[in-house]
Amino acid sequence: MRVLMVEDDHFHASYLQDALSEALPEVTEIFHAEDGEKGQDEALQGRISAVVMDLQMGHRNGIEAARSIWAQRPETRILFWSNYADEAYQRGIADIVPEDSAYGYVLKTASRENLKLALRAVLVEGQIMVDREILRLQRSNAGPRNRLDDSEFNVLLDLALGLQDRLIAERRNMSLRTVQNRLLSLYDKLGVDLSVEDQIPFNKRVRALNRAMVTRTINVATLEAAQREFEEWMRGR
Amino acid sequence: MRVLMVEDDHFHASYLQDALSEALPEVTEIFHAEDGEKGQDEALQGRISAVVMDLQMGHRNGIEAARSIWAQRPETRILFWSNYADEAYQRGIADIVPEDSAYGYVLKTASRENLKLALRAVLVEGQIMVDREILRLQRSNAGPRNRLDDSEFNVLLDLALGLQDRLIAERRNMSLRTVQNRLLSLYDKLGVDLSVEDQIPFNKRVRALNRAMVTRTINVATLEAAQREFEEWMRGR
DNA sequence: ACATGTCTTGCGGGAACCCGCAACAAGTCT
DNA sequence: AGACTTGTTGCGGGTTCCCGCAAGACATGT
Repeated sequence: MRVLMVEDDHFHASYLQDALSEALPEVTEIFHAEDGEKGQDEALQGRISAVVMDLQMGHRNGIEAARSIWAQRPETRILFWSNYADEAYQRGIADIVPEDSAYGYVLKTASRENLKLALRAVLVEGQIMVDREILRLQRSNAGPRNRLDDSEFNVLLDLALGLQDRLIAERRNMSLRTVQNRLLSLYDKLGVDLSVEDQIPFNKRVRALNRAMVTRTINVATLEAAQREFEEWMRGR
Repeated sequence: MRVLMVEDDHFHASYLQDALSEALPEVTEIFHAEDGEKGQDEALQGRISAVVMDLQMGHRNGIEAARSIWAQRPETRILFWSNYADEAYQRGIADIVPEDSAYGYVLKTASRENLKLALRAVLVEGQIMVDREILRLQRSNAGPRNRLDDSEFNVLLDLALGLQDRLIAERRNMSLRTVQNRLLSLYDKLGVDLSVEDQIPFNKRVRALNRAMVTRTINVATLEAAQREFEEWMRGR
């Protein structure tokens, strides 16, 4: 069994390597790439069936690399291994994981035992495994019914890029008024108004982006990805 | 000489400990705190004269901890040791470093030799030392004359919180029109307009926040800090 | 079939925003 | 001192945004 580690932090990489060889005796070779770009090349070139992938890396982040890998070899098993439990990452992963693919998501703060367990479950057994911490955090943000559905999330991305209502409507094939309705529910779910008890008049659009970032609903990587998608859409218009 | 490491990542901490004892034989004791809160307590309680401080930590980040430490003991020498070269951090540090204090800023990607050099220069010699990489990045963003002055930066923070022009004017003691002038130059310097060649109509406010985040002029920690300051200002109004 | 709930869409108006124009103050250069 | 740059402020108007209201579309339940 050939396993690829994609991890730009040197210390984490060597720790991971130790854990890998301890937990999975069936591993015959361990490869190491230090950014997303090299990682995806290596995974597609070499006959790699299992990958452990860091999420935040300089050149190309883990989600983008994973998408490319899965696009060509959806049977690849990928364990994401990350510092943070941002909803943005969890949502990004959910967007790209193919039907029936094995994957997992573990935090770097997890215990060694936990990591080894996840390595075995995902890379060897082909299970799906998401760290409890991540699910917990995800729910705590999503209090009563605060979870954004896909349609709202898309509008949030467009808003975050700075698009105007008119353009969002065109891009998402909605009427102007519908876009504004989505924005209203966004403002509601992100808690735009209920900040300070006094009724401070906020600029709702900016405040929405602020809240989305602070609650880790989206992050900078999300913004950059959304920008690229938007530019592509603009070309074919 | 008593040195305190404030670092929540276990691997980085042990690497740092090694580098410390290699580079500084005059160190008699090394303490270790794993978040900003504990770090600042320890620095103020124990007779600590030198600190190595991580920037992004869970409970209280490095800048806040450093501010508290310097507020009581400005002679403390602090070397910041961080993953990223965000302008937001560099600016945050510049805001809090007292007159004549020794400090430094090194990236975790720096070589071991470089780290040891910085440890010696800052903690022992009391020099000021900033990683070349950080200065380089700072300039590349600041192309022709893109650097924000303090006044513009403050308005950016208020904008980022979602405040309206009127409130910003009140808070910063400017007329409404002056605030709008600041915003104009902000839009200019952040490159709000020159995105895609076509003249896409953007919502400038949101776009400004987007650009500020993507260029690492501000980050989420900045937003959270600004929010706290704003709430405090609101109370005494 | 009828009621009820959710979603979409148009209309319209008040508020906020963007920004050109111009007057004025303060500091700089020659 | 006089010319010039830079920053502040008011005014006014065009645009965008926020959102209440109400009418229609569709689904679900009784």
